[in-house]
Amino acid sequence: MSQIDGNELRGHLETLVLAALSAGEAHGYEILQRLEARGEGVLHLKEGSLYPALYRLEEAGHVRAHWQDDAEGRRGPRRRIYQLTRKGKAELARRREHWRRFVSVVGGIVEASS
Amino acid sequence: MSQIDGNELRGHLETLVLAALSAGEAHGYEILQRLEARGEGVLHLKEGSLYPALYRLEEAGHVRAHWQDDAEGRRGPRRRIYQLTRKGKAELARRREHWRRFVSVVGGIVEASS
DNA sequence: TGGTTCTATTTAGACAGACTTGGTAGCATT
DNA sequence: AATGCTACCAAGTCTGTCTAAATAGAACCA
Repeated sequence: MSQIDGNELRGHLETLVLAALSAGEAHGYEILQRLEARGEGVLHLKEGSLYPALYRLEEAGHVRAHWQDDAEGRRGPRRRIYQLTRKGKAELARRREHWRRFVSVVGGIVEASS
Repeated sequence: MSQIDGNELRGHLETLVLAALSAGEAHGYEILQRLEARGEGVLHLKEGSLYPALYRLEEAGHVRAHWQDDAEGRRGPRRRIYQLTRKGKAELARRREHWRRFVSVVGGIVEASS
């Protein structure tokens, strides 16, 4: 089954990350797993793409991050927990609209009289 | 109205070009116009993107090109006419399938419980 | 005659963003 | 002690779309 190539994700990856976070806060690795789980076996993001995307989203004020307080509970690598800000939720709504237009326009051409 | 950015087109532009040519042979500029016409005002390809894409498609054997025979008819800049090869038609079919999967997977995540 | 606009192709270089690679580090399993 | 899984990060590569400019014929206007 043909995989979804990184090029095709360009300009959509941040939208995917925002959508993943709309299900609730998560740390980076968990976002990766959420997307992988919903990726129907053809979507495989890499850390090298995700973390820069998270930094961009954080800088833009769309997500907020904090180090997990591991006073009690798990022992393991430290985690940074990301969550949508109000601004990020609005951004996700805009991006959903934009996604629909993208699909409508490109899809309209690709599927024309096929 | 928000435009479709070049980044989002990455990995899809060649598919658009193949789809445009499935309506019949055309020269570069005409492909641009076809896509512009179907772009609902938000899709604007540039020559600097189209011609390299055409060269890639030609090299891959998906399109065939020839200089227009202007023995009679129009006088103006010379044109290169592009048409789908049999291989290109098969490629378009594959890419349509791939497009549907892409929309299904990414759309499924983006639209999840929205 | 020159100026502008539209058609049409070509190429050089800039750029953004997803990628690969490799590193750190803790814990669990073998 | 070695491997594998979790978890994060940095540096550099790649690629394809973009900007921008050059070239050039034809049509139109003044």
